[in-house]
Amino acid sequence: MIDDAWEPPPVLLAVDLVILTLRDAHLRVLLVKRGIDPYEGALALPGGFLSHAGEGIDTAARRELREETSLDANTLHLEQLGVYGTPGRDPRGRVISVAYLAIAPRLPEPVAGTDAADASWQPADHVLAGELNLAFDHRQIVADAVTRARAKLEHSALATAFCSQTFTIGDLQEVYEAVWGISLDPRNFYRKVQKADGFIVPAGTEQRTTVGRPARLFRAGPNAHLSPPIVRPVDP
Amino acid sequence: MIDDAWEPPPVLLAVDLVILTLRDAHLRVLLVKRGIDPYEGALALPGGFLSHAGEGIDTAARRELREETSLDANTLHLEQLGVYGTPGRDPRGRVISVAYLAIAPRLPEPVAGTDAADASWQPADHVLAGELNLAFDHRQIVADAVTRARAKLEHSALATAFCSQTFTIGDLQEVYEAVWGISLDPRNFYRKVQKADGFIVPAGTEQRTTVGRPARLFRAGPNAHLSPPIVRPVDP
DNA sequence: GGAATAGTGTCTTTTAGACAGTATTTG
DNA sequence: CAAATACTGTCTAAAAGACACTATTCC
Repeated sequence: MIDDAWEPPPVLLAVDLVILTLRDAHLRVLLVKRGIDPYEGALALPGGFLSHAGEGIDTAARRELREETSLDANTLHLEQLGVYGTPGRDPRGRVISVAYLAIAPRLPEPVAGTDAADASWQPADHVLAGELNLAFDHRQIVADAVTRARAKLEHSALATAFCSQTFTIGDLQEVYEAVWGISLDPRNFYRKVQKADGFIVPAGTEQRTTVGRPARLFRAGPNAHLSPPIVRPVDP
Repeated sequence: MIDDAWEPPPVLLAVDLVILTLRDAHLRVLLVKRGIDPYEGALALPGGFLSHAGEGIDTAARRELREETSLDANTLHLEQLGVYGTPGRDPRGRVISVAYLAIAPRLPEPVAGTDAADASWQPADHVLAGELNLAFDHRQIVADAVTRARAKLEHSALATAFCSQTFTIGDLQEVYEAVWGISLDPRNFYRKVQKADGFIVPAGTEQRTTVGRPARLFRAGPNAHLSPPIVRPVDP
């Protein structure tokens, strides 16, 4: 409860982006090399402070996404991941960071970045295993993002966000296999995906490919929720 | 990216709590009648501003929970729900609110509140249907909380948080039925719950009851993740 | 015994998983 | 035709759902 004389303490609000994509069959996350003081030179998630007091948080996330990746933020999947605000996480003062999870489709070869020349797609595994040292609490944020993505593949159409606008069922399977880190039976996967109502819809024509029978093309269907779900196999 | 001369704009950070419980077989949420100006007199979620600049957000949530419900915050389920920061949501200025979802077990009769005399358990349905007018964007926050709770019943042991430390399988079923708003076959539910590995463990003795055979007692098991899950039936 | 609630067994229909087999392409 | 990839069919075992039945209590 608020007392008349008392004033709440202001904080600084930052936005951090976990941008995941698939590259050579591995789940990768976009990291930038920090150019300014706290953790200068270390790898970190792209992000930044609110540009002005009237900027919406989602707007700020989209702006950062555009600035860092030069991707059209409107076509990408972007969802809020959580708030990270442990006191002391940023030496500059009380900084609260709102983390976002973004999923990018397979991208043209290089890392595109307008203001961050040294951005790179690092394997998510390496980050989780602690082989790469990240600034702040960014390793934890990436871990939470990967956990979220893995879980959402089961019950949502998130996997289509990793693909181009049209894709084959084989492409989709690659997504599941890379994100879950397992391999799946292509024949059973094929039927499972088709059975999930409104998950994918045929995109007319077929595709020219390198060798073998050309695959049908699909695009994301109307339903974001999968029923029945694509269940992740259990370990033992 | 940050320019040397530029200073990020400060914001005010608030914490809001969606405290859910079961009362007479209905999902209810704790609301307080606001005593101060923005939306004075309207129903709102319990919450408040960060008490001082060094207070952790989770700590603030626990403090508010203790202040509002006089429940031991350490025994309750409490998880972060999301950030709500649309510019203009609070007429006092740029207020960012971190919403938390708390689950309270069946409580002793009245609403306990230390500083909020007019707190009440309102049916979640009424809030979702818009029959009750809530301050700020609190209706949306409650809606997101209920959605989260409904989803988590399937794959997590969240249902046990609605029960006392020991409970019967019938109690558990009541939780699922109230939160999902459906009815389930008790016999199939019984086996499903038992089959979920580490969900519930027997709590030794049996229970004295009003009429009928006394039920076995259980307590929450070691596993927070249910496999196999308790799947929510589909509508058609 | 009757009513009420708890718990078990069993049958049927669906679904998951393994995997053989067919189809369509390139070289 | 061989190699490669896409897709289909089928068999079997497990799971979900419906529901009859048994068990234990209070009155």
